[in-house]
Amino acid sequence: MRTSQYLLATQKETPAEAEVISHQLMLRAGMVRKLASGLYTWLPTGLRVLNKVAAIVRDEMNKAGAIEISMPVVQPGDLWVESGRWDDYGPELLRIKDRHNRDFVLGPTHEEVVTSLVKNEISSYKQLPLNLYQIQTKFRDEVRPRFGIMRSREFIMKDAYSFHIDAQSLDQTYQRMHQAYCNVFERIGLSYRPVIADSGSIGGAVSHEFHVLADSGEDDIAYSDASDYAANVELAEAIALGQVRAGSAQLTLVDTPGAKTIQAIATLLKCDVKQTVKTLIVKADETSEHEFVALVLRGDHSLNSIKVEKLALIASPLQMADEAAVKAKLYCGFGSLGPVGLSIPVIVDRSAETVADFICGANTEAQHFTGANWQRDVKTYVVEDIRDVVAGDPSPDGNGTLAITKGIEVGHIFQLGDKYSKAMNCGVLTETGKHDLLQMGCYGIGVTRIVAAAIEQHNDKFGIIWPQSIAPFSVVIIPMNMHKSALVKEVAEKLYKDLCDVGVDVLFDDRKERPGVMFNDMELIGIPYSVVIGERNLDNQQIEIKNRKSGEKTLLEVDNLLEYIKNLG
RNA sequence: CGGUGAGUGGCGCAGCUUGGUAGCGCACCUGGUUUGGGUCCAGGGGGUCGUAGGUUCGAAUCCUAUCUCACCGACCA
Repeated sequence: MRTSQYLLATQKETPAEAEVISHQLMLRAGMVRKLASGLYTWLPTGLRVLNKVAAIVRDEMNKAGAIEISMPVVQPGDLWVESGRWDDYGPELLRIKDRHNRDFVLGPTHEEVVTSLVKNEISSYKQLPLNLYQIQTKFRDEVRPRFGIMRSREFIMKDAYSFHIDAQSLDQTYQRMHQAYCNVFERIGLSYRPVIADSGSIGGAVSHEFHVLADSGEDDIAYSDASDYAANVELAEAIALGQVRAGSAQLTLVDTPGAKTIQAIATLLKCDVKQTVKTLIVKADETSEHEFVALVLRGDHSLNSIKVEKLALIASPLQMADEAAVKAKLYCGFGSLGPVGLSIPVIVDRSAETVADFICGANTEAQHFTGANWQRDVKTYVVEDIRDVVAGDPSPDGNGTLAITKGIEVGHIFQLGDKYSKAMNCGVLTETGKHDLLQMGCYGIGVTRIVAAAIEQHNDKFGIIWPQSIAPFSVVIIPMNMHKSALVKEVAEKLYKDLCDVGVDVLFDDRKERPGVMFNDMELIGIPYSVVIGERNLDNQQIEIKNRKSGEKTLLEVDNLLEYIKNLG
């Protein structure tokens, strides 16, 4: 491709709206343009990258035994009513009507369509397992699209759906897809981590997310420094810090005027915050005889709302009690609450239970207890895991300690079980001739999001640094002063033709621009190698090739160049 | 949905308080100059000032309504 016949579309200035680096660079490098909130046009350079990512994903899917299909973007609303998601999915599901006033949706995902397909096409266990996938545009009407391509409303996703006669078969395919996902991210050249993801709401189901590690990620990932354990902080298990032990101190009431926060108490009583516990009051579940439940955490820990919501006693979604209601019920405000002598159910975090002789509110304004102990001073309570893990916690698998990093979710795999096959009655005849519902798995990769995530991970002050695997071009020819030098032009043209002939993705910058302009544009776009052709080196029969990532320049004989480029990674 | 801020040429912005012929930088076009890291000079084209209504002799500027966008939060995966 010649730049003179291409839509390069680079920009010097960053549009004001671009917040994250990938968004800024994608706009400046001429990869995408915004059409409306969360909607982007992909320009030639961006599309080249997108297509390369898609090709790798497709290849790994095929290798893993998945079969490609293509389903409609527009789906009948009836299917969503059937699965129950017409009501459950909420406003993120964009609903439209056709000319006959029938309901349709723009597909945010395709469980309904694919289940409907398989229900009609598959009738025998002999046809299983089956794994179908597509690479296709999805639409989710996000409340707040942001970070450019990272969280847009329209995006491209690879979604696969597998169908099985039993859980064992599902698990086999699940493991195969897990491996295929690892292969994809390794081939692209991203630093990533598979993490344990939410599995609670569908009961017994298994789920993993794949995260590209980057500081701008929206998720916190906890991982072990000594094993493969990694989980989203939302659900990483927090194990007890130390043993439960009996204390020796006397339960003592102390005055703590004005001290309403844990920090203030610790300062006032000159103790470690780890010696305190804090008590939070939340709404109880409707089925409970109580209105409120008390949650007790060690002073320095924070509540994990996802874990708490899963407890039967607690209302879901989680609702914190308001202070006026707490005062009416318990006769004191937030700052002086404690588990001793409380008239509502008490749930204690595992690590809070290990604190002996602790300090807590006395349920009287401006007073606290010191030397409090479980069992002795608080008779009835339940111990649960209700806090967020923090860096330095022991890993739940018993190996090493946890560290926390930011991640961008680029893949999510899930053992669905029979959720959809049951709702839509999708089954087959088994070996014994009886009708059985299918077990399903679903597996998503955000193809467009990978492009943005790759940039978040690979950039410098000059622009993007593409891994060779997904670079829009493998190499760019930058001629110096070609419009004056017949020799430069001749060498550049010949090299361009030779590279095209051997199938290298080459860009030839034949614009009548100053060298600096060309260098800057090509570094911004992030092409892995630049071949600089100038009279200065041609006089010695040499050509310079520069590595975008390392900045390293190599001088080569003109005659050896073609071979050298063909052998580049 | 709540809070905050912004809509002026393709992009980045000034002008608005105090109403009076719409400006700057980048980009673009022409000519010259320069040519191994975003040259310099001269000339030029392009804007219903988000939209609608109002006040006024006169509105980018004041008033009202409305739309859009961004950021923070909530929500979602």
